[in-house]
Amino acid sequence: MNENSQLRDVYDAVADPTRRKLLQLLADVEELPLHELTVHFQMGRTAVSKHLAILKEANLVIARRVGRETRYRLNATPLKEIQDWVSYYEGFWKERMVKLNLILEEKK
Amino acid sequence: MNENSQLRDVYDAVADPTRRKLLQLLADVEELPLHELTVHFQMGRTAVSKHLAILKEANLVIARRVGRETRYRLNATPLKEIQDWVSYYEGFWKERMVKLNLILEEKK
DNA sequence: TCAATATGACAACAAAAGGTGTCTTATTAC
DNA sequence: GTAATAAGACACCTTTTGTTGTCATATTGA
Repeated sequence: MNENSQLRDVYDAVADPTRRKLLQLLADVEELPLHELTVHFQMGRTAVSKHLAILKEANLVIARRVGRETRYRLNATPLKEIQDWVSYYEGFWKERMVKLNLILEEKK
Repeated sequence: MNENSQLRDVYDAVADPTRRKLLQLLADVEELPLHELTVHFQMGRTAVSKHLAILKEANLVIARRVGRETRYRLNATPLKEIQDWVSYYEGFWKERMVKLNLILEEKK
């Protein structure tokens, strides 16, 4: 299994607010062990660990064992897929705003 | 309830491949009734209808009753939230590619 | 060596998601 | 008016999620 293979859909991994918060925390601090990440949530360690496992399956985090702790770091690369996908729809909402502006112009 | 209120998280609505395909179909054709959308899937009408209900809760589609059919159209606007979110991480994967290129350069 | 710490591996469970099928109602075509 | 069509409303079922709790294991500090 190479680095690019994803066991889990990126969209799915990112759908949960807890997991998005985890990515945010790792974006801020570069590398953090499980117990330090857990502090930022109300849920227990096991739950956070499972969320991290899902992020790992989607290749969004990289886990590295250091002594008795497992340190997690962000790997943002798979998010590019989401950006590419959402960019396709960019035209649609911009088009909508243009139409809205035209209506507002006519009201004057 | 105004147009901007979302009963459902956009990330969640978009996590399912069936729902992403629905958005794609509606991007192509502007307006489609349930039974025509159903044709493109293996699952039954009820299942597709449920997915559309979820998209509606996230404000990603607008439903409009015309005679005996309900026509759905795309509303891409809520996707902007995802684009804003993912753009924050753009720097991270680009940075990663720069590092990778440096390593490849050194190998020469 | 021994206690404290960090985590993995499970088992268990409630709630939500994804799907099916059936029945009913509204609309249209003939 | 009657048959066919489109869809909503439910009931029901299976699988996946999200969470907790417990037990076992590896690592570290004193």
